[in-house]
Amino acid sequence: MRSALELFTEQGFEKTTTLEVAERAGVTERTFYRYFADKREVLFNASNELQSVIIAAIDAAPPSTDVLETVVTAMEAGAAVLEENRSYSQARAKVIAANPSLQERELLKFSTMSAATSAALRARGVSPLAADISAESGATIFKIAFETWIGDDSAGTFAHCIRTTYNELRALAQN
Amino acid sequence: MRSALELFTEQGFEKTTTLEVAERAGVTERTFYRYFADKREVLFNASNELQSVIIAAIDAAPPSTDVLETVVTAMEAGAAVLEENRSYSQARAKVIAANPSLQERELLKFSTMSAATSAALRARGVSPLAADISAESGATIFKIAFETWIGDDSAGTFAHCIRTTYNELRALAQN
DNA sequence: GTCTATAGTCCGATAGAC
DNA sequence: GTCTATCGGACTATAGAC
Repeated sequence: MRSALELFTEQGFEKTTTLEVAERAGVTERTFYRYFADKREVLFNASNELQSVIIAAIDAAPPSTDVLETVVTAMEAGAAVLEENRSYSQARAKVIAANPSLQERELLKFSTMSAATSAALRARGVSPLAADISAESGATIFKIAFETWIGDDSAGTFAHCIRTTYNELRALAQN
Repeated sequence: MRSALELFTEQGFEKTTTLEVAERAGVTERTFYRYFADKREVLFNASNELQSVIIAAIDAAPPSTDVLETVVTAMEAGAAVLEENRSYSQARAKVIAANPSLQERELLKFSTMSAATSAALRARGVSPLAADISAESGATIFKIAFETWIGDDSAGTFAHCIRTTYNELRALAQN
């Protein structure tokens, strides 16, 4: 994973072959594919942990009628996973921003996370429609807050960006 | 495009080669790639038209302080593009649902649509953050409403599904 | 239209850990 | 002795270069 991020940063994603990544890591190309389903997946290992943390936070949340608040609190718990490695997140985000196929994969990860969030909400008795909307809105907040946190040095902590984004969504829906 | 949808439906996306698609359409494989950047893109030709309609609707909307309402009205205009071809949309959705790489592409199209929507809102004086959140929420509403419209025979028109989803989002944010 | 690089799969072989 | 990790090589389809 480190070899891949380095090479993608140096040469770009498309100009780097899986063979190069494997060789820098001291294994064969075949071994690379043992660990990662495809070339892109090597950049998305943290996504699974992120999702686990968010789902665990929803499962552990006290009962509440405010579904959106429950989801946003879980997103803040997820944010804590990334909070300590801002420079790594920045480097990774830069590589992804430069390549559409990596953006596709990132969007799929968010979509998977959203589906899992919706399922966790339904397990708490939330209606399917409300669960889907809340989960998607949570993913949206996470995504936009992430971009703000990464792109703006004076934006404060990731958790703070999430609150700001959430408040803005509330305000927009109050009209 | 018709050849592709037929073959993907009959045999599945991965088990169909671009050569087969090209031959059924009476052209060479090389010609297929003249029209479509990659194998998946043949299923997303309508996306560009959809986006044009939505952006035009935002540009043409009367000035309003209710940004979300402006966006949702534009989504309804977009829905009209698909409204008349429900069975085609259903067949296409079924193929996409069966293949993760097609889901990735669909998510990228929604993301592109969202970025264009945000830009159109900013051109109307909406703040960058409010524009991003409203645009993403609009895409979310469109996506969820589409799934309801396609999956539930008794859900009514696509436009109606959009209103229902929108009202639910409003209600969730009122807490 | 031709040619080619690379991603990704399949089959099987080998070696070390417990 | 089984399980797991690595490796080797052949193969196909996508997609880009020219």
